[in-house]
Amino acid sequence: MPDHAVTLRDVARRAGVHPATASRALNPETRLLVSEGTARRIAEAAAALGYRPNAVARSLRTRRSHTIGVLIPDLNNPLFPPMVRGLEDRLAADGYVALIGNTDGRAERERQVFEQMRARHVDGFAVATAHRSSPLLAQAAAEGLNVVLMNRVADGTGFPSVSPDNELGARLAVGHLIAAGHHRVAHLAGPQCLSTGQSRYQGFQAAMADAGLAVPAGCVVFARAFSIAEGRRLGAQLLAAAPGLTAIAAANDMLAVGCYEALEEAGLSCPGDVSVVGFNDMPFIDRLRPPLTTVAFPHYQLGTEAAAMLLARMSDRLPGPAPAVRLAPELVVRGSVAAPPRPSRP
Amino acid sequence: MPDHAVTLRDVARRAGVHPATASRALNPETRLLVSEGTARRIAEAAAALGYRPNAVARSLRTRRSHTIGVLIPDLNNPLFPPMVRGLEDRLAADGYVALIGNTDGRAERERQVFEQMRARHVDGFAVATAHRSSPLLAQAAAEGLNVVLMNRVADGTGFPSVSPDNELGARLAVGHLIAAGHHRVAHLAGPQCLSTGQSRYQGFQAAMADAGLAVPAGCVVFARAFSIAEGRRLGAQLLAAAPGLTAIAAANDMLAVGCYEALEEAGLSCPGDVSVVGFNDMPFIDRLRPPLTTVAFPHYQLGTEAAAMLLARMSDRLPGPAPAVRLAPELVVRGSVAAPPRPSRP
DNA sequence: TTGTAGGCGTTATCAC
DNA sequence: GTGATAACGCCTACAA
Repeated sequence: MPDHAVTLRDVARRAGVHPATASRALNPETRLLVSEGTARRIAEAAAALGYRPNAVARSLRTRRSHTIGVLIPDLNNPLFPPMVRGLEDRLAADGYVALIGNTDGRAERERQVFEQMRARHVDGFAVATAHRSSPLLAQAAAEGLNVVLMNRVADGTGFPSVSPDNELGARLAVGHLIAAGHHRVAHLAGPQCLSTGQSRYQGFQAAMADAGLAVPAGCVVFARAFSIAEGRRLGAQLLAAAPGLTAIAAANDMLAVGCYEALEEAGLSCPGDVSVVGFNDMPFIDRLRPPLTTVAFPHYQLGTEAAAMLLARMSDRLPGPAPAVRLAPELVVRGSVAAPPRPSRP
Repeated sequence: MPDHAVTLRDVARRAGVHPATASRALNPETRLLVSEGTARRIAEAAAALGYRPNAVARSLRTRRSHTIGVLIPDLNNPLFPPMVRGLEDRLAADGYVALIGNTDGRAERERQVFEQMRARHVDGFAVATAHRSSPLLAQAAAEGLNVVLMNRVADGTGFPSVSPDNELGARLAVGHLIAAGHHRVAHLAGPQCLSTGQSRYQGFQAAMADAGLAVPAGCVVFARAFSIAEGRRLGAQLLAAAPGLTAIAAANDMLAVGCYEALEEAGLSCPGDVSVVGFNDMPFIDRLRPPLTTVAFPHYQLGTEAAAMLLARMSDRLPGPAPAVRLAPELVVRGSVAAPPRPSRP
């Protein structure tokens, strides 16, 4: 890779000025410090030589890399591409770029990726892999790093966050099931070490309690991960252990897709035999059979908001307590919910 | 963001040695140059102080950023996440990280992102946005940049590439339609300015010719982009302009999904009335209604191969002509192809 | 085996 | 308004 090799010194020489002056003229922040005429001469020289500022040298001097580390579980989960694009688009508007790190939900990978990013001197982090209790984030907080939490929140780190209102979303979903006539509703819960898993579980319980419905033993199972495989495994378990069950509220769309598989395997139809709702409204979920009824929130916007918050935090200092932005969830009714097969008895 | 502030000088001081020696001891490449004992002392000092090498300073000095620029059309297209992960995983093994840039298929965005990446002194590029004729890539070639092409290839740039065998893949897909009894097969072609669009079109023509089948006017339409919207628009156009058509070979899965929409809108069923095949076997396409019969190739592996090639090119120099790796396509038979509704007449 | 010195390209802080 | 100078943290001839 041939280095373009034309440096500020070359530009300065051609324009007959000192490198420092060239630097001032070419830097938007300081352009005002140099006279109109020389500034133009310098700009012309730069253009003629094809000058390209060396971002690395600038970073070394200014101690800002204009780089953000992004931690996500897995880019292959359709939930994340829109979030990441929102983040990147907003960051790009301020001249920042994102370094994406996939952790696959493994703490050791997360630490590794995090260290790698610190070594590269990222100016801040956008973290979508937070566990409710996270030593890594605690350390980051102690060291005063710039962090914004996306989608998930963590206890007591004091970091700003952007996430959907998970409890409300879950209430919406479960309420919809109940309104359709379901009494025996199961919950395929997410990992309780994740705020999303916990809040949605709370939303489920609250909705059931509000309706005066019991939650029999065996009607709540906890996934070890938000994955299709876990959804399938626990969906099957639910079907086996909770007879009479007519609806499943899955803690996210991946788990719901797993339920689809379990239902099909058991020879049951959705929504004919069992209704299913999900959470996230991830891309393409509307094209499954049946189209999944789920809870939506604006993924792209979650990314842009997170980026904006991080940027604000890094520049303005944005003092005061860290904001915890909650995006409004919205129930999207599609084809995976119907009335229970037979009217259930009171 | 508090700079960790512990530098090589600090480590050296604590170990009672000169910074240069500390540098040598801590750098895997040169560790052998320093005696066992001092090396250990230095390592201990580094650990005790929590030393973290400054990648920026190192980059400035060594003129290698250990960073790769990745150009893709859009992360939201499910084809790309696995490719990007393959790329990142392979790059990470060699200590490189990827900077992802989305171009949305716009040349001006592509140039902008490209320049942005050059300013950050990336060591190489992995490009999945290539047009068959690309001034940008021509320039990159002229300047001797390190580039590897992914998925798409470009004419006469001399860059190495990894892509599926598109012509063969298209032949497989169209052959499958013909074997199912279809005579009037339409092609929803991709943009001919992209190698994927062109090669798949050629594969379609070859398969039809081999079977001695005519391709009536109106039975081939060209999309302006590989998008669902274009698939829908042109799918509808095909249905209107080519009566008697019983099958559509779409140039990729996104276009095929658009066809599904057009079919549904026209009150036609797939595969009952019209069969459809796609190309790419992108994630989740097996869960649509009906599950799409399509052409698969290993997306993740495409990413790892591209990364490996780029890495080799950047280090070993890997002389000789640029390799053009073609990944074997494989027909995946699912539910979107059936025999034509009525036996067509010869 | 270890120390010395200089510089990667830029910007911040002084002078003038 | 512009020039001089030093330093950001690291690496690498070269010297010892």
